[in-house]
Amino acid sequence: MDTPERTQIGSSSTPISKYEDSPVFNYINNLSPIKPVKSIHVTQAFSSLTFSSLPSIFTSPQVTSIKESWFLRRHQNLESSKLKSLSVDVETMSNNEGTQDEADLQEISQAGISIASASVEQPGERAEFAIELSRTLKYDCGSPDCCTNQDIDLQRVDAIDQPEGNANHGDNQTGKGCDWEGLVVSDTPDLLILSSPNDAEAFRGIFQNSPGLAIGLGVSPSSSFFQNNMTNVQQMQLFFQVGLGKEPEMGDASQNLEIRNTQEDHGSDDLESVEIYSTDGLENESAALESLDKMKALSNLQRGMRRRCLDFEMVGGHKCKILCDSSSSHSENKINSKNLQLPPVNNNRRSQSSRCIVPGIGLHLNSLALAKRDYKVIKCDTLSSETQVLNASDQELLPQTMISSAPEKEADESGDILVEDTSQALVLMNPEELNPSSPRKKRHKVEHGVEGEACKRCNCKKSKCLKLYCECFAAGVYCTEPCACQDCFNKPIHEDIVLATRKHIESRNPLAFAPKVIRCSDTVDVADESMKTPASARHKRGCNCKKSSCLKKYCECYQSGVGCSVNCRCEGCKNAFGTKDGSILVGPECAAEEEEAEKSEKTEHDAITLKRENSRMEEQVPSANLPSTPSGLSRPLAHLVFPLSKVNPPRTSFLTKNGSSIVLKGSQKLRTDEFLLPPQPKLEKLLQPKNAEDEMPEILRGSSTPNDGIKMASPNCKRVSPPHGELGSSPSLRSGRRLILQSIPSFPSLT
DNA sequence: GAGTTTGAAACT
DNA sequence: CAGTTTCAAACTC
Repeated sequence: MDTPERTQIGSSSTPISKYEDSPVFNYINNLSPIKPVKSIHVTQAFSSLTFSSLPSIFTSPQVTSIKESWFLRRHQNLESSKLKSLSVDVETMSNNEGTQDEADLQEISQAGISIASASVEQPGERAEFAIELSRTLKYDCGSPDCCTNQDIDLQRVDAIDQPEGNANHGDNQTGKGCDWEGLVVSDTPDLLILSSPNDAEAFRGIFQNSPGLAIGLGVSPSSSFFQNNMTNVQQMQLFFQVGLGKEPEMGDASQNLEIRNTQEDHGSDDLESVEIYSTDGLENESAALESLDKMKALSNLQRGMRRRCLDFEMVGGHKCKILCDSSSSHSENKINSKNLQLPPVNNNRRSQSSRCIVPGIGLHLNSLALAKRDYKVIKCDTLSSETQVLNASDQELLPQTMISSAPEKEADESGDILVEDTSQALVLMNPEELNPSSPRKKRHKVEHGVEGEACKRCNCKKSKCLKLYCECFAAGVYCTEPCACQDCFNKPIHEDIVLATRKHIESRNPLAFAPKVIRCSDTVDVADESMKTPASARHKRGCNCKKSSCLKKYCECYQSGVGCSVNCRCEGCKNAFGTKDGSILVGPECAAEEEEAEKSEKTEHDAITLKRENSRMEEQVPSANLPSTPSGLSRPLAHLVFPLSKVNPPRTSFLTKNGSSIVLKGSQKLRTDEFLLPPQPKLEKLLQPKNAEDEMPEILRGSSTPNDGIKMASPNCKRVSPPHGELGSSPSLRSGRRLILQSIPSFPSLT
């Protein structure tokens, strides 16, 4: 009764009655999918501009609703022992994720009621919940992250829900132990469902709720620390490692701390959740920790861990989310705080009108970069053990991932399977990356960044990262750790300066921060010279190359994966993507393209077949535009991902998420994979079997331009078919391709 | 990793 | 608008 936990609760819960009438309850009762979006303001630190991005990502009704429903159901389960029905519901949900928006909404609407009832039913719980809510509100409940927090809170509530609510440790242990087991079992699906951008949350919740896990994992006893600092990604990594039987590395702890601090500054949701727990764990350290530890026996822990791993895997299936979606969520957790993205100046308007449409580029980019990093790490860990799997399943990997991302059957399965998925997903990455030391990798990294442009890293020394010389600045993102810039002002701390500078630059050139590459819309005259080049996209201003023959990345056109156009003043243009004089591809490429076309037709059949599978995804990505770039599959994906983003270059688009989409999840792997692949100059690598694949990234980038999305109807659409020589290419790539192909057909053409 | 090359960005 | 300078990425060794 006097357990620390209880005490804590009591102290904090003092105002319970108060909460009943408090706005919080009103809030709860009024919970609606929209609200989370509303709350977006959470990102106080982020400039309004940046803000726009968040909403799109986090506020997706699906995620929120799902989470809400999850909570409710779970809650009920505990109370009414309806686990089965719940699990069923969950499964259904997972299966219908794509199409469930409506259902979710309904659920959400109900969620408020459920929550309220729950609180009423269990005073103790209510108090806790109220506290949690208050906290959440405090930080900004409305934000998507808030939702995440709620999820966590819910978990906690569940824990508290135990018969005594606050009872003795012993009782709690027993009760919770059982509960946890049940929860774990039943939760798996939930977690899967939750795999929303904040998937990691689920894990976090685990960690938080079960410090024992951390301990068991060999994490320092200060589980609280671990929990607090553990970023989603890291957590994920941890799980992966665990699944692999490896010990988690906490080397990033310092970094995490840093992040945490930053987050505090920005009031990131993640931080919030962390804070909440930290409060419990740190402040009440001994009591809370002990109670928690007791609550979870090792057996339970292991089980839970395994479950989590599985869940994680499921998430991993969604892992894409982590990478892409996460751009908004978990990775952001890490990155966001640290790297506030510069808000594209133009974003403000869009942000609200269409969250999905124009997410904050910068933010996404940074997050993406982080995600990528993390991703790599994971990959390294898993690869060793999982590489084999890749080959075997590579082809099917994507489909599985996509399709199954939701299904929990797998979740039930052993963590092994999940691990495999994870590894597979990871495997998709470029092999070179495995080798951190290889110079090539280094370069790739940068290039990826390209893909990352999200991963942009600058090395500015004199520009203070306040000029377009700085890639980060030009991309509308804040410089991040990886940057080697000196005297950098492109940081959240100097937001004012950055914004002012941006405005100044824009005053001179309103399009300075606009995407450099724009897709030639169908609306445009095909006859237009710019259209002559193979790639439908064009560099806005064109290049001015004189010595590189537009065959090196010095050339912005080439770098963007687009052909030179009339706008170019280049000399001796030999741009592999198309010369300004109209000649399209250089020899090898032409052949490749033709092959691609052939295969595309061939693959279309497959695509149709797979279409069903993808249908779900499609539904979820209604707004996604199918890109129709000649370049290949990759483009389409890119389009889908960021069709709307217009402010930033392709990279940004990658980051952009239309919202949630499970579809994205499925494709995410692919995308990720491609992203990871270093862009390579076609000419240089045409002969290589992977050539096409390698191109993909570049193409994507180029095509990814905001405008691209619009172009669905272009003749090139047919080309969407899978890349030609792909078959010979690495399996992982292949898989990626397939995925693309599948997805392509499914998406409705915009035009 | 240092130095060179290159072309965009910025300046005049 | 053209010419020049500055700058940082891309590239080479």
